[in-house]
Amino acid sequence: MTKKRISESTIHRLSLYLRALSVLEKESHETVSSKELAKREKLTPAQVRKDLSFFGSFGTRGLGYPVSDLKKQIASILGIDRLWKVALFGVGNIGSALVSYKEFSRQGFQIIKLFDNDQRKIGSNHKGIIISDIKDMEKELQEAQIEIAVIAVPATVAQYIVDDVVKAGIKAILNFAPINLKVPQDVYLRNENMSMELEYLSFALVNNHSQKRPKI
Amino acid sequence: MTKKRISESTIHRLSLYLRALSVLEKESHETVSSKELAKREKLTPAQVRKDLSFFGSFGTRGLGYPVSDLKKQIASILGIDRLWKVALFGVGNIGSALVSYKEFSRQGFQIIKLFDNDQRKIGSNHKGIIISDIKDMEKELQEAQIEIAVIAVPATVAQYIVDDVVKAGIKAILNFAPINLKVPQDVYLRNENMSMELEYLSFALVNNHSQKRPKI
DNA sequence: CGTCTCATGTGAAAAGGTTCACAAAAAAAT
DNA sequence: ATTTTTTTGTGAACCTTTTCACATGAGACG
Ligand SMILES: NC(=O)c1ccc[n+]([C@@H]2O[C@H](COP(=O)([O-])OP(=O)(O)OC[C@H]3O[C@@H](n4cnc5c(N)ncnc54)[C@H](O)[C@@H]3O)[C@@H](O)[C@H]2O)c1
Ligand SMILES: NC(=O)c1ccc[n+]([C@@H]2O[C@H](COP(=O)([O-])OP(=O)(O)OC[C@H]3O[C@@H](n4cnc5c(N)ncnc54)[C@H](O)[C@@H]3O)[C@@H](O)[C@H]2O)c1
Repeated sequence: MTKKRISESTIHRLSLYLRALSVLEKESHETVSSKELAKREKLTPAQVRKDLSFFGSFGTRGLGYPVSDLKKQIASILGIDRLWKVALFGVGNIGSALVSYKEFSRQGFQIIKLFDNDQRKIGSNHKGIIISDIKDMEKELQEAQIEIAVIAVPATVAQYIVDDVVKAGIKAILNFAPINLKVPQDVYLRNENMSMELEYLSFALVNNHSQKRPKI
Repeated sequence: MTKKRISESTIHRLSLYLRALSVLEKESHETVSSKELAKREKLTPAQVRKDLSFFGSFGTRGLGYPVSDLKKQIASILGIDRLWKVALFGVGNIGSALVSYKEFSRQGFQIIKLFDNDQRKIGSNHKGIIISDIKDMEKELQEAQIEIAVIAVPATVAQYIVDDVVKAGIKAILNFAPINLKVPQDVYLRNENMSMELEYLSFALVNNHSQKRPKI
């Protein structure tokens, strides 16, 4: 059996399905159709069914998908049926916001290490976590068994930090700095670029850009 | 002349070109080839040329693209050769971080209005801007001629705020709340979903997901 | 129990996006 | 002045993703 490559879009939509299923569960729905699920996330029913079909058969014909069970299944596919240990680099404006955000740990992403190079911040307690000196990164990352790094330092230093993070053995990085980071092939890197979305809005406004959305 | 629809990916890549061109300009490069531009943003030369060709011919054969000129052209295409007036809703963790971020205004996005419903925050000065009562939204949005709204309120109230924002005539919204907002066809909506990227990393880690060239 | 309705799962078709490959044009070299 | 080199711009080919459409299976109902 060949492991077919799953598209980035499909994976992102799994996150959306998960979100919708959480709401459906709170609303005490036992089952949900691909039609309803699609409607809740502005997608098409065919898209929902196709996405899920890559991973198995979770539904019942004539009935739909069992809400709680599908939610568990998708969580398992995404690998969030467990805890992930996350370290944050740069406890500044955006870094502080991320640490305060409880939703992440609720989803299994636990920020348990904070690093900075500002002497005024190092050693201080931030939301129950002592901020570590970036110099001790390698040792502390390994001791704490960190698996994911979040980069929230200025763009000018981001590459240096990432080089060290990679050296310390981290294989997954979420980057907020507006710079194209170089990482080895076996390190997963995702970028969060807010300017890009503002620029998209700007483009859409000045060009009357036709919206692409599923017609339902 | 038929206006061909430009893909979302192309628009996002324009942002990347712009970023690379800014660096090239700082490095005093007069011209740049599609090859070099591609390398700097982990894309292919053909992709760069194809993207630009949708908007015109900006290069010289045998020489490449003039850095400063191309930068101006792309800024104009994206509509950021001007100032955009932005209002922010919800001056909490993430909202505060966004207001403090100087890069936005450097790119032409000026956050000039802040709204909240917390009486302790209303009336106080935050980074030189007085926080307004959300109740006065409609009047204040129109007086300040706001064109873009950034939503940084809890997900539970985001839809209500957005409904009012739309009523006030805003046509572009950047949303940070993890919820699928309903807006009319003629309103541009972009979502910033950080959990999605963490979940992508989680998926990649547990599935040894083969890396494809980063699309964005 | 048979029929009816509903909704999944999935090949096939269609649409959309990316890469190829090359003619054309400009610059550089001889 | 001519040849060689470089690099753009772009149709065509290729590949990926989305949508279609329908057979199939499960529950509902008389
Ligand atoms: N603030 C935002 O809303 C926002 C939005 C988009 C992107 N970003 C990006 O996120 C990053 C952080 O932005 P910010 O606004 O939080 O900046 P900030 O200056 O508030 O925070 C940066 C933090 O990194 C620390 N730091 C600096 N150099 C360091 C080093 N060598 N090692 C360890 N720590 C170091 C600083 O001490 C500071 O605490 C930047 O790359 C920025 O472009 C921020
Ligand atoms: N903090 C993060 O790192 C982060 C990350 C991703 C997404 N988000 C999302 O961003 C949004 C804000 O998150 P946060 O962490 O900044 O929360 P927060 O509670 O710190 O801030 C929310 C702000 O909105 C204000 N508010 C609440 N109800 C309002 C109303 N009806 N009208 C106007 N203002 C109102 C509050 O007074 C507060 O100032 C949430 O939807 C959250 O899910 C946050």
